[in-house]
Amino acid sequence: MTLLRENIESTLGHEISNEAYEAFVAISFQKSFDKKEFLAEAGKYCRYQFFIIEGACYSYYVNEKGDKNAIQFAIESHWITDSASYFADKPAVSTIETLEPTMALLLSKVNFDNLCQQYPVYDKFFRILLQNSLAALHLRIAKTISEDAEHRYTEFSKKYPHFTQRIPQYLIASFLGVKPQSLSRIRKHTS
Amino acid sequence: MTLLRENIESTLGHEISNEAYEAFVAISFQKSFDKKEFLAEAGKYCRYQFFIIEGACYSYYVNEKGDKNAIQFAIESHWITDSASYFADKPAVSTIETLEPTMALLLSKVNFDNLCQQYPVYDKFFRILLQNSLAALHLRIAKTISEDAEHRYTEFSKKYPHFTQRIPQYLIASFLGVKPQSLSRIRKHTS
DNA sequence: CGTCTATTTGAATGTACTCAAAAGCGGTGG
DNA sequence: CCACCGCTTTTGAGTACATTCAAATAGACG
Repeated sequence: MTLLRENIESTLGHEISNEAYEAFVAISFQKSFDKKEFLAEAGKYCRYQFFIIEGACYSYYVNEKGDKNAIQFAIESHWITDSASYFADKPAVSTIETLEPTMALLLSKVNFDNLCQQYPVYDKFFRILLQNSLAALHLRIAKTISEDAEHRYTEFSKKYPHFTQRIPQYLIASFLGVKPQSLSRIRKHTS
Repeated sequence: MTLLRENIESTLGHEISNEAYEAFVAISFQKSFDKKEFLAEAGKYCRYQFFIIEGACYSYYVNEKGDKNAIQFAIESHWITDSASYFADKPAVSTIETLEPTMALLLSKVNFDNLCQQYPVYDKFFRILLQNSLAALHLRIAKTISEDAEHRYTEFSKKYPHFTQRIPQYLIASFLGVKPQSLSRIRKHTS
């Protein structure tokens, strides 16, 4: 499980003690999921934060019309959860579904709280994760608003080449805020 | 300054001790700004987190084309900062500008860190603020992507009637991801 | 009152959408 | 191994919504 340690240390920008690392491992556990399984479901409580060890998943919102809107993708070494549910102990607003058979590390809220209390370095770590998400979302909003679909796609595929390969095109379309037909035309036009 | 205390307690969902509250007041300070002053500027370091006591301001990103894109509005009892800069000690990516003469409470990063260390309740408080922002942005992304401009405007003005009154229409347009002309037509059509 | 900025209106254009259907791809069972 | 089925992607044609460019009003401020 060196993947987790690498993730923590590169996020923090420095190494962590073996003790702190072992404490994390001790209170989290692995679980494997089939393709198309749910890690979280809108309306239900999302009890865990997930660190993807292998595989891929995505979170989405369903609106009144029934459209699924992709919010986030997560592959190896990414964290994902429904933060509204996990942190605030309310029903989830998003659904998280695997795209492939997936192995994840699960961290419950109680264990998360204990961990942060015992090792303040994790307070910092998870705050950085939150801040990074926030900053990324700010940028994404700005670009969704101000750039056209072609620009957004070009930037997306440059920034996340591995996503472009593994994730169905209609989900990338949804993430970018266009219809699958439109993304197909954009790709034809671009290449 | 009971406004701050109300904000903290309603965010936390419970009261805080006088001691904790006084500690906050002791390490923060008030500052007044004219209309059109900057609280933060893209490229410069944003040293403070701002709690708006009176007035209004907004944050925006400027893209390569020079377009300003409104990201967030803040009036009385709202918090605002460039989180990428403030938390991660990097140059700001957004600019924060007052829309009116504004009085704000300023909290520096060092004092913030000390405060959280001494009173863990503030760790929780600021984490909740971050989580709320994150959840709101997720929803905003989903709606920007899936709803048409009229729907977005109707929802915005229902959710933030006070914003609709105090904030110039072209900034609301920018926030919603449409041009001012389009918002004008939407309003005519809606009313 | 005059100037500057914000808002509204008009007409033409364009980007992305809808509806519809065909082609491509992957997996399953005969 | 091939045929079939379901799902994804592509393509076509017509449409709708928001944009652009341009100009006229309306408001705010000194």
